[in-house]
Amino acid sequence: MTNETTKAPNFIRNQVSDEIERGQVTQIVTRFPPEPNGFLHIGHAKSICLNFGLAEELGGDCHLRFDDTNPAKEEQAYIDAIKEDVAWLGFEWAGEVRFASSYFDQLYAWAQHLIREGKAYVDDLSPDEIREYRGTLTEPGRPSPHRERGVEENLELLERMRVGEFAEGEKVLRAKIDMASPNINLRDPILYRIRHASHHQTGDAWKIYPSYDFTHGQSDAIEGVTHSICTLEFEDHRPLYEWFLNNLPVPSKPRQIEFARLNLDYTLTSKRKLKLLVDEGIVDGWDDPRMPTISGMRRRGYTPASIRKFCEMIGVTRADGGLVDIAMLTHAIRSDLEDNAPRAMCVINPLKVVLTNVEQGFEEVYEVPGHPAREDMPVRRVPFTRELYIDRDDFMEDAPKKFFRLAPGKEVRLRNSYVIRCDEVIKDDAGVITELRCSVDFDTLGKNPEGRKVKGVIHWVSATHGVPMEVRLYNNLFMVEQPDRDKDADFLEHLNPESLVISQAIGEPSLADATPESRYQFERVGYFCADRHLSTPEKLVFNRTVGLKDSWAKIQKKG
RNA sequence: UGGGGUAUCGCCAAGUGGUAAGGCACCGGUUUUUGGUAUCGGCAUUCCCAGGUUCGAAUCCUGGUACCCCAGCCA
Repeated sequence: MTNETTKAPNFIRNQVSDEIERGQVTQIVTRFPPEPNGFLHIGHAKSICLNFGLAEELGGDCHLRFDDTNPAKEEQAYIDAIKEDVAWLGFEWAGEVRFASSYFDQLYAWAQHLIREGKAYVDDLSPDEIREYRGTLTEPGRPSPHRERGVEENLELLERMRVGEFAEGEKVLRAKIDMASPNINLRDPILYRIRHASHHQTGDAWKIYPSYDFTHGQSDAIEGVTHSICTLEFEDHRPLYEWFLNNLPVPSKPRQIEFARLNLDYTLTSKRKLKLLVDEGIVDGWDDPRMPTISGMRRRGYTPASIRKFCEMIGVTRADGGLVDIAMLTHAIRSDLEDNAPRAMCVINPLKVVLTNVEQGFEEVYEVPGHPAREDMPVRRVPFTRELYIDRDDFMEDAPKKFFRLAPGKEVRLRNSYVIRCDEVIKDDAGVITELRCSVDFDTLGKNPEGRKVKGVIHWVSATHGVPMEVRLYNNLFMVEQPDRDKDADFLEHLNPESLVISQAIGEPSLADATPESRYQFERVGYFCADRHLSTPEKLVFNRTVGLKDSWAKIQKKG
């Protein structure tokens, strides 16, 4: 690994290591608590890196715990995908995978405890009534008429809820806290709701399911979590989190710390909206290479190291409302692949070149370094023949002065090979260029031509030995910086019609060996990754992870 | 206009009373058989605004302003 990521300090790291220094904690325990209702995305990666990273550095444990309290939205398939993503990122959870659902018995006992203490009650109000009674941001709520029910009655009703005697929505269990609290979360929050649904872990054992608030902190306490790190939107829940810990005989007292979630340019990080893209078939599944999901990025060609580096770069703060430049992400992957990806030549949009002064059947093979700076990478064999392909972008009929590539009458260096001159341009009836006739200067192999400078270097592939392949050129899924800006479905209007452009390319012979998920730099073009599902020796499929920086494009844009 | 938060370069972000780190992006030089990489240099007299305290303030005080989150039987 040549990409060493240095750990930057942040307020959480500082705070936790201070606590360790002062001896307030000896061994920290953190946790990453996803709900299995979708795939993990780049925003989750930030949390994963923080939680697992902290435990790793400070000699503690990090648990992987599924926050699976809502069977209606959750699936085993998501559990499997999430486990795979976390492991792929390079993190190891302590012990077995955990489930909040495995604490359902304990949680139920604690609910009964609250009832006995007069701190919880079964409410018969309908969902609409509950909302009405809750008040608004500026007006206090009113107590439910069922708030003062007796302990025995509450206990019995809760039990009957549990075994399924009531319909969904008929009753809930609520904590008795403060209907007039300015913090709405404290206005008698719901602890249990009735759901006649079978659960991916507990089957049909329960007809009631605990709410997030009633589950999360206690699960942390059961697991001995010391630092429960979550995003800012849970800040208002902290008083409630602590209320449960203070009113229940829990085995430990975790502390909740919040940080700002990630917002990335041109990217959606709403699970709901990502799911919509999948369900509507707008993308090809959760791991479509255009998705900001971990598995999508993996398929696109991002490395675990690049994602971890990105998370280090962006830092961890409580400052919200920011928007991280996607260039940070592309920089992270480029710098990893610059060091670690072997090189190859691949022509994305082939244009035939016939070298008129090369004999029919002539062939020579160059041994070329696999990487300009990595001698440990195997050399590759690149055959040169009379007929080649170059990229159409590397030829211009009316080339401006600064165009250092091929043009009529002009010379260019074929990378790793000779300098050639374009003598003739052949077009079809429609005026489309179909072929270039060029001549080779045989005195330029491995040395500069006499008496003139040839500035341009272009990549090429032998027409007789090149391997055909499909290349998928990915661009941003959205055309605007903040597709998420407006509420709801509008974000579909910002989809980029060119988020995927498929090209039939021709690569150098060494590419024929590409195994799924192997990454290359196609010289002068970008970084590519053999698709882990679709690429086979018979039909190679490469995904463009990210293009190389392109200063020529910049010059062109300036005019 | 209830409550909880946040404001430091175009973006991310250090800094916690002693005179504004770093990264990304951008601009320019050098090297280069990748217009890539590498390398060198430039890029906040100023920290949301206005007052105040202090020898000294991004850091303390006062008053504003802007933005984010909360009224799911979602997490």
